[in-house]
Amino acid sequence: MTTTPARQRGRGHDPESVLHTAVTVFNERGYDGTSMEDLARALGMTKSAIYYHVPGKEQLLGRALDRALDGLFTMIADPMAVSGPAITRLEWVVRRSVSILVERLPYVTLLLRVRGNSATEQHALERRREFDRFVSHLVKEAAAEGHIRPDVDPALVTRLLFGTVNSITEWYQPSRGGSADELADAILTIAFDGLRTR
Amino acid sequence: MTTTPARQRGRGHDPESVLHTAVTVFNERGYDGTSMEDLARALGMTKSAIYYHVPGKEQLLGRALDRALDGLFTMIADPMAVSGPAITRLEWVVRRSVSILVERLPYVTLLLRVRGNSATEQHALERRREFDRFVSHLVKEAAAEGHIRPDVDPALVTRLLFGTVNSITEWYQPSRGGSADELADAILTIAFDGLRTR
DNA sequence: GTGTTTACCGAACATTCGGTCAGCTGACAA
DNA sequence: TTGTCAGCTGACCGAATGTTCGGTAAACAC
Repeated sequence: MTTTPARQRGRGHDPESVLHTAVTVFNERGYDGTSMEDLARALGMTKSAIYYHVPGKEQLLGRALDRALDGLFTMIADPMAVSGPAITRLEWVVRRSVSILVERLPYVTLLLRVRGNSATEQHALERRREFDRFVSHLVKEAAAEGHIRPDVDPALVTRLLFGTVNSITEWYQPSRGGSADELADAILTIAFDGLRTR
Repeated sequence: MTTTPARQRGRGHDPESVLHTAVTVFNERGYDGTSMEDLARALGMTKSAIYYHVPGKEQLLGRALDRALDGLFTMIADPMAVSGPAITRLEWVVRRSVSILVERLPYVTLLLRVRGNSATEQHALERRREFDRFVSHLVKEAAAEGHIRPDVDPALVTRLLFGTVNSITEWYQPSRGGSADELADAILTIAFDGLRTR
């Protein structure tokens, strides 16, 4: 019978592995700075072989961006994100965001660098803005409920808070550095309780 | 006599205005995503005319990156950055960094997106790492002097602190939003004293 | 007026780009 | 043994890339 291993034919390439390698190279050189030649070299195959597995460069980008965005939107649909005191929800969302960022690091990294150069990028940007609006609303609620200092504009707090979270993509390497939980602890400690000894 | 206005001949383009426009477009579309055609359109001249004013695309990038880096290195040579309690110097460096970031926004924005695709980019990356090392050292001193909470790794503090500062480039518009001083106040307040009401 | 310089244009350059396509190959089925 | 087909190759395409070059109109110097 020899049940087909379904993934072991040929040289072992499939749409998934092509996407994975592509995203890695996109993050190294930037999407626009990466040619299909570059991709082929990294994959150990020819340019044209790539087109057997995936429709083209831009779809590769689209799939990667969706993978990042789907994670974020699944998260903010969770009951933990929509009920309870705003400050609790906010802490939970920050913690989960760090997790998702670490779990899907290359995809989120790519997402954060998108500038809207194509329809694909613009669509991703629009979804990202929707996510930002959700978080921004959460911060405003936490401020209204008196759990966040009132002397800093909530919109600014949102930007700086998620600026901090997102900056993780600039340096984090899964091999070195702590776990996602340790990272989230550090960020929540600094952001909510401050750096200064008291 | 008609003393030459020295900058008003032709259509009024010079290396400086070309650089300024170029950096704006680079930030909109990304350096690799910007063609000389795009640049020419934004400048209201032809592609070839650009080469009368500047040697080429990569030198345009190099000059822009130097402008950002020179600002940062001039800053950390200041006496305020090299003597006194580390916590005071750190606060001063953060405040000045925000200023420089705002003053030279497009140049710093470009710098923060560089990935090392060419010798020009690699050189800029190396200078940036040198700046990071300076700040990192400052944070370690402040921790050793007991002015920063000891339960978070200083290297991590550095990254998150400057991740926050640098994230300003993602949204700041000089027209809207507060002044550099107000921004710096908000960042120092949040980072050192925390978001939470107490 | 004559000669020179400044600031530019249009066409062309070699190269690289993303993408296509006919055809080959080796594993497997019948 | 023949046929099928997934998985791939190499040659190639038109378009776009950064850059160069010959030419030129207007402003200036004398």
